[in-house]
Amino acid sequence: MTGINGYIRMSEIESFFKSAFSVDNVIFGFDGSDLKVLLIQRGAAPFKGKWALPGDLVYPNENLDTAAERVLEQLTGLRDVYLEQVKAFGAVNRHPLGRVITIAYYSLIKISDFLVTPASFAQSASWHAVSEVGELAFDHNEILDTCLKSLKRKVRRAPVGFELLPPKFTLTELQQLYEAILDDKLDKRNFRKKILSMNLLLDLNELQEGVAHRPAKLYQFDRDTYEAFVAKGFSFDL
Amino acid sequence: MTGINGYIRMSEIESFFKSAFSVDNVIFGFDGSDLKVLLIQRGAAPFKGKWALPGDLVYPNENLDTAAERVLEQLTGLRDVYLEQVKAFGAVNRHPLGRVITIAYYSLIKISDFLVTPASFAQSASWHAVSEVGELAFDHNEILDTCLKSLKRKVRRAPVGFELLPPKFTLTELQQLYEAILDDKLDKRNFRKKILSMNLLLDLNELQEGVAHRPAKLYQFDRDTYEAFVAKGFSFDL
DNA sequence: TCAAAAGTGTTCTTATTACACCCATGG
DNA sequence: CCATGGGTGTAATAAGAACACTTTTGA
Repeated sequence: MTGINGYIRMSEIESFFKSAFSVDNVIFGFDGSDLKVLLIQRGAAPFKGKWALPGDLVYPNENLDTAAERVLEQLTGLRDVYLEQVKAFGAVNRHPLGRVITIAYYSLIKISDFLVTPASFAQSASWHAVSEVGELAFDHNEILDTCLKSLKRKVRRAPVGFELLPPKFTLTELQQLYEAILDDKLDKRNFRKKILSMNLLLDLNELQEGVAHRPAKLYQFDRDTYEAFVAKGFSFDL
Repeated sequence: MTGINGYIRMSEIESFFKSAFSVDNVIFGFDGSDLKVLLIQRGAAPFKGKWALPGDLVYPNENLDTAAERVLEQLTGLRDVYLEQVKAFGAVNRHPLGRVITIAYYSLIKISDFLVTPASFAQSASWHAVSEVGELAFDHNEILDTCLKSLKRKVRRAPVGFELLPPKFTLTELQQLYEAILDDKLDKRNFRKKILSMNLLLDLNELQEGVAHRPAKLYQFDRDTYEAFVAKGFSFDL
């Protein structure tokens, strides 16, 4: 066996290094009823004019996670956001200009925090309901599908849904979020019983304002308590 | 934003392409009592003499999965083996000779199928209990840990454990396999009740031979039935 | 006849499901 | 006073956990 883990013939080196790697970031948001994904409209070939996932080549001295964070920040202005690596996509012909493997990530952001930035404006970034995404550039439909499946698994086993909600939310909003992600209806009483029984929600003793019906109580995710529970062996399961 | 997804300045191209990617394969086996991993002793710098995960650079016209299969086959002679991509590792300085990101896989093989091949002999390949692996080359300890965690999750939610057992096995062997992977004791009666209630095991009406005690019944995993159940919405859970 | 592992059921506790009505508010 | 969504409990069922003795075989 040859390889950089062992040693390679000089003639092989050139072709081994004619390759590059990128990150692509599936940025999820929730608008109160639909799970959305932030797409950009490509301004250059290949796939000019097509919708695509935001992504970029990884700089030579840049870690993969850092590259994914950079893509996100350039597009949205946001930092310190929930980010999860999902999978490497490396089919030989996935990129028309050369051998480029891409590391797929997803991010969860509070959609209200997103304001159109110069970078995103220039790229016509916009939110699309995940159920209504059409044909994307490259293998980005496959990447989106994989990330969505990964999110569906994750959201039931870790309290990551809260990353998509404002700091203060109602139980109905939380339920609608789960219904949008899991693409399934949940029973209101059972959902509330279960989520409240975990003792991870702080009752803020505040009410919704400006709604034309009985206002709902506002809650906050109690991360400190969650971490204390985890340290004692608790594992989130919904 | 620049990048191959958009366009890049010529001066950037060279440095972007001074990079390579590899696959590393955590090959798991089960010897009846311990979960084992197949390691090679490095014959060349860097880390000469150290134990490492088998891996290699990905060829320019080779898919990632294909590269992982190739590494496995060169070492063990085995094909059509259970293989799962886990994560990309890409810390800037993870490889002393340049920027190399690696895509980590794990494979599950029947340890009895493994015979020392010329390639594995030349590399001093050998099995190590996962609980007794020392310091490995590169970031391979981190990769091994991540793959082991991934396997622990997977083995409870999909019938992949059978990949590590011979075609005919006893319930005690199956239980010992789960105990080795999960690093936990399981209740014999509850384990049997649960696994048999799934109706995925075919009772072969054969008994163990050559044991100095009451011989156990032999079972076989019934993949066809499993796939039929999955098509009807069943999901394995142990 | 002994050693060693195989095989087998019941009870208790906990989690999950299904389900329908009254309440508080703004317009 | 009406429309809208908020909020609440119980009973039935299913799943999980704890637990100990008898059986079969080879040596």
